[in-house]
Amino acid sequence: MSTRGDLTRLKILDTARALFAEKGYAAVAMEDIRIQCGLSRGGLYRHFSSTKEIFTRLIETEQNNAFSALDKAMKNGIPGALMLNAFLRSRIKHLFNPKEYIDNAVNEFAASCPECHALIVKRAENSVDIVAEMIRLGCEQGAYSCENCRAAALHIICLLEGLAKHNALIPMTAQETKKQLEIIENMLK
Amino acid sequence: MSTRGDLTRLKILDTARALFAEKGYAAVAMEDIRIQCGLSRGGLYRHFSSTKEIFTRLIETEQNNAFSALDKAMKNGIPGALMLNAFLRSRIKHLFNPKEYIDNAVNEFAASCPECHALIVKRAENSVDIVAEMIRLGCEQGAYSCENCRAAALHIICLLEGLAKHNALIPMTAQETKKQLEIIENMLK
DNA sequence: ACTTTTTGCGACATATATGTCGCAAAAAGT
DNA sequence: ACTTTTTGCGACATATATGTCGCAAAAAGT
Repeated sequence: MSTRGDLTRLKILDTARALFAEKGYAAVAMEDIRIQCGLSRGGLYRHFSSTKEIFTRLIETEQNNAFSALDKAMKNGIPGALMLNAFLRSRIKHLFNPKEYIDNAVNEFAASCPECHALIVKRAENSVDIVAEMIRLGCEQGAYSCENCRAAALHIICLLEGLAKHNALIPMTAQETKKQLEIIENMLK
Repeated sequence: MSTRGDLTRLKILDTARALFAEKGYAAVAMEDIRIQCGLSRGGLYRHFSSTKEIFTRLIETEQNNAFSALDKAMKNGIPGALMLNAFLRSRIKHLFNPKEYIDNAVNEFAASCPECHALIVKRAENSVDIVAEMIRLGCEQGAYSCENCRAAALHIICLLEGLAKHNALIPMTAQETKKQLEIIENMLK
């Protein structure tokens, strides 16, 4: 367990995430990351050999975190409506953070190569599946009434992505955000 | 009126749009456009001197077209609900077309420089304004009933963007699209 | 027919990013 | 203390994109 390398790896990943969030995927070069990290050419390449590798790593860990959080909630028997509410809040918190919002870069990344595309498609499908499952649970538990859970889930996921994209251009007020959450809840009732 | 130059300019713009739609903004180099058009270095630079200039042009003409279409509808006294319906259909048609969907690239473009950012912010504001106006009209005319037209407009615009982004990854069926439109209409009633 | 303007060409100099390599210092293992 | 492994460095060769320029052909104007 060598911590030194791990630390620089983490620093590289964090720095890269912020850069991807700010500029997009293709606009970021290894050179940019290297400079921002204060590393030398060889220093960076020792750990990662391309932006593709770095971005893939970012997505994979994000994915893993999401799944473990969900598993935990499921095991604790949290009600569907509560889970969805928590999910939405957490999603918005991350998506609306300028240093973390890489969802725009994600599509670019997907376009850059077939494996990347497959990874991102799976990620998108997972999101919809998870939300659909929460809604279904909420319906069973009487919190929601919804004839087409999948359509509702797709609606919610796409709305979130759209809001985040819009927010990156024109930051939303807390009130506006709240209003959008209300619209979603009304839709499910 | 020299048609020769105009034709190549159009060809460059069309080609560039398709490339931007496919790869994103930063991933497209003048070199790519040049090659795709079958032009020489000097041939391309005669007309445009950067991808920034080309992208700006694309956005501006798109903007102009949207405004003239709206003006026409307004002058003909089309009802608000009908206008919104036509707007949504036309938007979806364009947004869901892989060769035309540049809305993902748009955010990257916005991040690339301050003027670009200003242009795109205005574009986003315009979209919301236009839809809000249509909803307001629809309310006046009794087709809709909606206490917060602006929030509804924001919801619709962001949903469209999100759907388009999702569609670029996982193409939606006609049924799914129809279902989403229904959800929107229900929201406004 | 002629002159002028527009258009496109490809060579060139320049700038910038990529990826590799041997070396040395730092850290870890024994 | 010594050896081995990990980490970071910066020079290097390579690849790729940018932007300019003078020239020639094509088109348009007269």
